[in-house]
Amino acid sequence: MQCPFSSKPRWERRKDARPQELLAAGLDLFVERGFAATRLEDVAKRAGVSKGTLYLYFANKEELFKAVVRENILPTLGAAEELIANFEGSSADLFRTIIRTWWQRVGHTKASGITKLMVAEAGNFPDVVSFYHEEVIMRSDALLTRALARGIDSGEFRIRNDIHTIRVLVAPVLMLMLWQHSFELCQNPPIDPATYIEHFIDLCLHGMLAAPAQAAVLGAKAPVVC
Amino acid sequence: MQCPFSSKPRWERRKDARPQELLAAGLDLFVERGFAATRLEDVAKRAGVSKGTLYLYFANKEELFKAVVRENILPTLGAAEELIANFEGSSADLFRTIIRTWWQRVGHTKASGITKLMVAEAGNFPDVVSFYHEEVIMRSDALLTRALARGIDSGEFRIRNDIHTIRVLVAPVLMLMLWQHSFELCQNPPIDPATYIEHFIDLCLHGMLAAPAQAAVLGAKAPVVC
Amino acid sequence: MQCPFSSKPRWERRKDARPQELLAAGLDLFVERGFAATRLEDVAKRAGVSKGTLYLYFANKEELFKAVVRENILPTLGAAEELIANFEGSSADLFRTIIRTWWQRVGHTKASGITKLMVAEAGNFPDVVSFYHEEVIMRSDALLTRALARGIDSGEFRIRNDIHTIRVLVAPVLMLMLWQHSFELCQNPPIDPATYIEHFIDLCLHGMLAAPAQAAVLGAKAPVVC
Amino acid sequence: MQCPFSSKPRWERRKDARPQELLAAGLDLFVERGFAATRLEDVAKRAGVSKGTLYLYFANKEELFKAVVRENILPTLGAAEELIANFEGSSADLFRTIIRTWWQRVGHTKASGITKLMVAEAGNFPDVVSFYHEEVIMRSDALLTRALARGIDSGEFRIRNDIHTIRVLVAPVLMLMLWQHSFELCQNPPIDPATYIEHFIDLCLHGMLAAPAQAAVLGAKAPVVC
DNA sequence: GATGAATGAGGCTTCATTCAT
DNA sequence: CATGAATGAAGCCTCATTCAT
Repeated sequence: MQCPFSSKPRWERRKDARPQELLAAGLDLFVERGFAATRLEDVAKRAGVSKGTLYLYFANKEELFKAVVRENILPTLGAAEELIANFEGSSADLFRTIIRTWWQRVGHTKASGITKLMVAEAGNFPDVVSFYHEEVIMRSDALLTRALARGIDSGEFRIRNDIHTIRVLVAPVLMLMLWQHSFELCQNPPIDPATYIEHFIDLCLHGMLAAPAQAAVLGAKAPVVC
Repeated sequence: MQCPFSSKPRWERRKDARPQELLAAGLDLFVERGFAATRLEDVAKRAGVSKGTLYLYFANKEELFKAVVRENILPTLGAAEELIANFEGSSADLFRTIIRTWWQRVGHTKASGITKLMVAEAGNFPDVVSFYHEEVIMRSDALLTRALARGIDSGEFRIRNDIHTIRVLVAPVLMLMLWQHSFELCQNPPIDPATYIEHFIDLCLHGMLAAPAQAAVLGAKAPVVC
Repeated sequence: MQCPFSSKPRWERRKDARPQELLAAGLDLFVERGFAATRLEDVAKRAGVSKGTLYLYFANKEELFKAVVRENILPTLGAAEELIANFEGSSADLFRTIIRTWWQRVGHTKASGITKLMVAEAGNFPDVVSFYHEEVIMRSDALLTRALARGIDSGEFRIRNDIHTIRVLVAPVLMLMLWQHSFELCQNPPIDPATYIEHFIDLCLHGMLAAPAQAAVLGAKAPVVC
Repeated sequence: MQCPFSSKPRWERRKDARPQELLAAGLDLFVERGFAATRLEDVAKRAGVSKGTLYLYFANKEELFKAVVRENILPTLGAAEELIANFEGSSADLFRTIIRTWWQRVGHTKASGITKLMVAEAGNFPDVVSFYHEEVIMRSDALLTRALARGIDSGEFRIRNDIHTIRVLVAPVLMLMLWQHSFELCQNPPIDPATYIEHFIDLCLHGMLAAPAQAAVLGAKAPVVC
């Protein structure tokens, strides 16, 4: 029996906050377990509501999934695009800044899980993945292409500006996000993201070779390609 | 060595090809759809047998999954370990050879899908992922660490031998496998793996900077770290 | 008279129109879709109120249903009973008048849908149907029985006064109501109720047979029965 | 614990018999309760199988419903059509024969419940009802129209051959089927179908009026219409 | 062994009902 | 009073697993 003057209501009316709470819960669980293995009851429970409440805000599981993706990829790239447009300084510094900023703003956050989700569900949600591809990957490609072009034009960068190079440069960034949501769970010792980022920047800018070997190549005109 | 996540591998190799066909079908579908979204009836159909037959060879869905993983990670690393031990030539050439060979033997094959599977199912099968981590990731880490050490000791490589560097170096390789089984499905234009590989090798060995900027840094003793 | 299937009619008539609007909306939807397929939210929406308001007037879905039935069967038969008691003229005219008046007052109105509802829900609400049976069917049986008796006593009618005859006579009337709420929805060409009514009256009064054949039978004393 | 030599299997393989059993169970319950109020678990239980088995034979609830309807309206009319084509004898006898035969073959059987189902679900399954309308109602209309024409051409029938007359003639037949599955459940005394049928035939053929009144009308040329 | 019919637990979804606002 | 957000029981449907043939 309920104590009559302990007025904890059985539920509260929070129409405005619910969708965000559900999206946050959905993000967590979809990232952790994937789409099919996530039970809506668990999402609801984590958001602190009942199963039925979820359906007041999202038509079905798939719509929740799409909303989770949409909600977490939008705020990403505007800042970086602006950064490139206005940056003054060396292109090496621009590269460092892009990567570090990206880590602060995206890689570091829960939104990074979306990357894992896209990899994991590519086969099941081709249209969602296409959307992500256009909104995120193609835009970052374009963004990095511009940054590289800047360095090449100024004579700072030797590298060829090519989609394959872009993808190689993006790979460690993506993998760092994927690690956080996969192998990191069972890893010893864990990766320190900041150190990883700095080693990545150093490697990309200077390469692995020491001065003498480097000199031989860098004297040559064109980088070796297939 | 006993697989740590298979409590009792009820499945035994048989002279006939059935289990192999089931494993191949399972690999295809698990990689494409993930564990939960894969229906055993589809696996059986693709292997050309009935649903019931599958249970003659595998105790249940999870055992099939584990067998698929086990079957596709074992033959990977022995050759590479031998390669390093016996390689004669520059460490840059060793690096090139390791990467190119890896692509031929693993990245190029269907087994590459296992990587996607491990990323996707890390949250649902931590023990399987741990096994994969130990058998594949830690062994490749060790392998690359030895290759780097060889180049550093000989004065060829300037880079610090550190787990974070290793992970950065491995990332483009892993991402290439992941691309094949995710975004590649909806991509235009597609990545050419061979070009990607060569650009990756070039970037890692020489870095992005042109000769003058490079010289300034390479003259310094230690690479910059966080 | 107390309705036997409403244990306690929680609903009270109010000065404002709310309950009537809800009853009207309920009638429409219950008739169109049946009890189980009717959503209370739709009833409320059609009545222009919210879901919660419905519960201020009716204890639950079943009580609304019963109220809808009750509300639409009561005003039916009083007039007809009076008509018979006071009618002066031939019994054939009485019959015509009963049928035509019934069509104007009942068959023509939305209340006719209740008949469909009773047929459709007989298995789910036996007590409601029993109530309808007593209040409507048995009273019309009695009413028609009196009208027939009048004609038989006066020598106008040859027909035997029997419950089966009554039911046969009532059938076209009931079916006309049912058509309006079922097959009429998909019919081409539609039935014209007035024509239907007149043909029905003509057929009942005179039968199908032409004069010669008719004479042979009508000369005989008793109508043929099974 | 199960007695080891009492070899009652937990289930039997009866691929051929299942659909019919499920259709029969579905007919019973859909007729009794309507579409929405029928639970598939109950259908399965009545057919002696489990819930899942139902889905081996019917894609979903709606398909089962449609199959039930289809299965129970097909065998109806062929025989009657043939009867009319070949009948030798008076048209009054033909009429009697049609009605009596119809009762034996259709009205008497469980298939008669389909009529109730069509009335009840007309609003929810317009396409199914259209199908029923075309396959059953329009064909019976045509059939009766031919039978009436025969009698009119021979001078036996006085009645006008008109769709409204047809519908009036069909109504008692349809209502008899509807009674069986609705009010009959709560009725006292029950209707005897055979008596009902004979009274119906008598009424239609001869009408209600006794000889003198009859004569007045039957001498006139045209029957009275609206 | 091989098959695929049969099972039934479990998840998605609906909606009658409640209750905080 | 009125609202409509929130609840949760109940029903549809799927599919891993079993087992009669």
